[in-house]
Amino acid sequence: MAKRRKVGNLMALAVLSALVQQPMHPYQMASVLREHGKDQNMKIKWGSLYTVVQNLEKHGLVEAGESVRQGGRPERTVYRITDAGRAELTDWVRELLSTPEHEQSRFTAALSVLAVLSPGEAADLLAQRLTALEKALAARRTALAEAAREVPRLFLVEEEYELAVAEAEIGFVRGLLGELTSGTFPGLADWQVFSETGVVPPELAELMERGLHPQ
Amino acid sequence: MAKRRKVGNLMALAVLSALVQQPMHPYQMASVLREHGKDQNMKIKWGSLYTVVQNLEKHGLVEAGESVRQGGRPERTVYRITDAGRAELTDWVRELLSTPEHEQSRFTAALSVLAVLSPGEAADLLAQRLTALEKALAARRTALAEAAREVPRLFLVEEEYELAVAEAEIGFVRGLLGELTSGTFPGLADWQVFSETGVVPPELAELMERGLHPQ
DNA sequence: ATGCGTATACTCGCTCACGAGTAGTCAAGG
DNA sequence: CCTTGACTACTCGTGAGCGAGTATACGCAT
Repeated sequence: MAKRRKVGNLMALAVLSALVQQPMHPYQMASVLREHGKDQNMKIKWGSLYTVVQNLEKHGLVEAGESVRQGGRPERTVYRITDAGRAELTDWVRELLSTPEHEQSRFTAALSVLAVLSPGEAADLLAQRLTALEKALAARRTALAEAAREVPRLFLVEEEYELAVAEAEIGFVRGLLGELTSGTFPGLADWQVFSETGVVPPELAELMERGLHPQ
Repeated sequence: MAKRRKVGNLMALAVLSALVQQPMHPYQMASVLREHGKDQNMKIKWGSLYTVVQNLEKHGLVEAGESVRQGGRPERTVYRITDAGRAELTDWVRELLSTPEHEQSRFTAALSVLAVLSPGEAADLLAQRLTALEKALAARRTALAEAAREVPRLFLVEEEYELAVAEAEIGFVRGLLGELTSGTFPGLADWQVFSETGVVPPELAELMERGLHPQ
């Protein structure tokens, strides 16, 4: 049911999880998250960080402790998590973990308008993607193996998950690309004709009239 | 390098691709998209739709034609795509297709704070997710098979992709769940102790001091 | 005729995310 | 001892995104 969270931004989750370990000021949260490699997946957005912390405070999920001034630096407010914050954190994780939700990826969007390109060009671009994906996967795999020598698995599962998904994407792209280059993709000829001449094959034209209606 | 698009919202891509077929007014775009099953993946947000169309117009990617009034209904402005719009569409698809980009999923976020739960509870929740995922996958598979009897593959690749990714997620969750329930997950005992008593095992405590720093 | 539900076709105003800017501090180099 | 560049620590304005509301029209039953 995905109940509306008081603070919906996923960065709030990261902030809460950082504050569970120890009280901190916002800038330190950023460093801690960065050290955990969270910035790999989720670029740290400064604007959001401070807004999120404020919102968390407004809803009583964190509270400001003493504000320390060290050196001539601007005063830093140290925040700590409240009981309500801890409750929100666990409840939120429970929800995120148990109930899958539909997320729209940019690649999905691209595939859904694939027909605007010619099959040849589509194949070229997919080939580019494939090599990029493979390179990235290899790099992340070695980085993970590296990290695994120090850090327990528990803190690396999210990366394992992402790698699993990345592998699936590679498999899909490779498959599709194979069909395109070998010519076994069904309807490839029609697609080719359409992209060259703009002529829609008759059985398709009929479909478009009444709207192609999956499901 | 993922150049900034004039109109960055992915809904703009859908709008452009709809207008390539024929000129329409915004509400009709929504119906067309819905008929294409685009709303399955991407809920139609009314607020965005009209803003996006306006922005597209502002940047010369679409242009308003005559505004038709039929019956006593509010006047509908019919938009058509411009040459610049067509160029933007293909260029955008090219980019989306060729260059993978890191997207942060909610499940990844959840996994990255998995440690706040006890292993037992994590296993329960993952089991819930697993059944939900399997049910959804089965439904989507039959829906796809159904659609495939009418609609050419070309217009279903995005759904195939999503199913492939969904399968990978299921595989991952099943694997992780298996390790948790069978007790073969490395460090499970430490995790259990920590979740019950809050005591961090010594070799881990040391890590947290200097920051666990993957890569 | 009249009421009611549903489809059409938007509009408005709030919230939230974020990038780019700012301003002080420190360390090192010339 | 002065400059330069990197780091610390935030602030603020902009603008995108969206949900909820609105208003009219049509069809169908009563």
